Amino acid sequence: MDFDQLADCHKALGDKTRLRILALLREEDLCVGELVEILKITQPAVSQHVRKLRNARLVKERRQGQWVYYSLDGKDYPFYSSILQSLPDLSAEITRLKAEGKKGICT
Amino acid sequence: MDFDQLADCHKALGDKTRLRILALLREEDLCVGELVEILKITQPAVSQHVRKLRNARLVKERRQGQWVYYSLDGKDYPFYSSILQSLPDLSAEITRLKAEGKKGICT
DNA sequence: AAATAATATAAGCATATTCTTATTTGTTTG
DNA sequence: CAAACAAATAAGAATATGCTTATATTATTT
Repeated sequence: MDFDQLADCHKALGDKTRLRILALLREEDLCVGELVEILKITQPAVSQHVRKLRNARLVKERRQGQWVYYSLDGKDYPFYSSILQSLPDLSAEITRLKAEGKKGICT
Repeated sequence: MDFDQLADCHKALGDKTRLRILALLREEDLCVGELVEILKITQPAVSQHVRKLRNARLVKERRQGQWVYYSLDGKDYPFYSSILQSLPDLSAEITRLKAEGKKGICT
C-alpha cells in the first residue's frame, strides 16, 4: 500500500464525527437513519461521512429494502483493529436509541 | 482519549508528506535540513509538517547545536506502532543521502 | 402508477489546510 | 558583537473539507 492510499485512509479517520460513526458500528450495523438519530446531525451530513469512510474502504454498505446498513470493513489495513480498539465506548448511545424505541426504525 | 484528540492525531497522519517523514524517522533521527534534502520540498514546508506531527505528539524534537533533530514519539497512541509498520520502506532514501555525502549535514 | 419513505447527490458558503516567499529567531564562530 | 547558517514563523493564495438546503434516486406500499 502506497503513501497516497495510506494518507487517504488516515484522512478519512481524521474527523470526530467519522470516528464516532466507527465507534457505533463497532457495536452493531446501523442504517443511516439510526446514525442521524444518535449523532444529531442532518441526514446528508451522515451520508457524506459514510461515503468517505466507504471510499477509504473502512466501512461497507448493504442495502436491505429501503434502508442501507453500514458495517465495518477495513480488512485492507493491518492497523485498523487497534485503531478501533482505541475509540471510546458509545454502546450507551445505542442502548438509548433502543430504549426510545427508535432502534428498529429500519425494520 | 476522546474523539477530538484522536481525530487530531489521525488528521496529522492524513498527509502523504507527513507519512513519508514518519517512515524516514522510523529509520533514524533526522534534522530538518536532511528532511528537506530527501523530500525535495522547501524548508518551511518541512518545518510546518513536523510541527503538526509534534502537536499531535507523534514526533518529538531535540535541539543539538544549531540543528533540530526529530524522532518518533507517540507513546500515547496504542495503535501507533502498527501504523508505523504499515508504512513503505524509505531506508533507500537515507542510504542515498549518505552516499551523496549529505548525511552529516548536521554534524 | 402515485404517494411515501430512506438515502444520495448537488450546489453554495464558511472554514481549514498546504503551499510559497519573506522575515524572524536562535546558535555558532570569527 | 557581527556574519553565517539552521529552523521557525508570518502572511497570502490556491485548494480541500464540512456544513446546509434543495433536489434526485431507489424502494415500498396502496
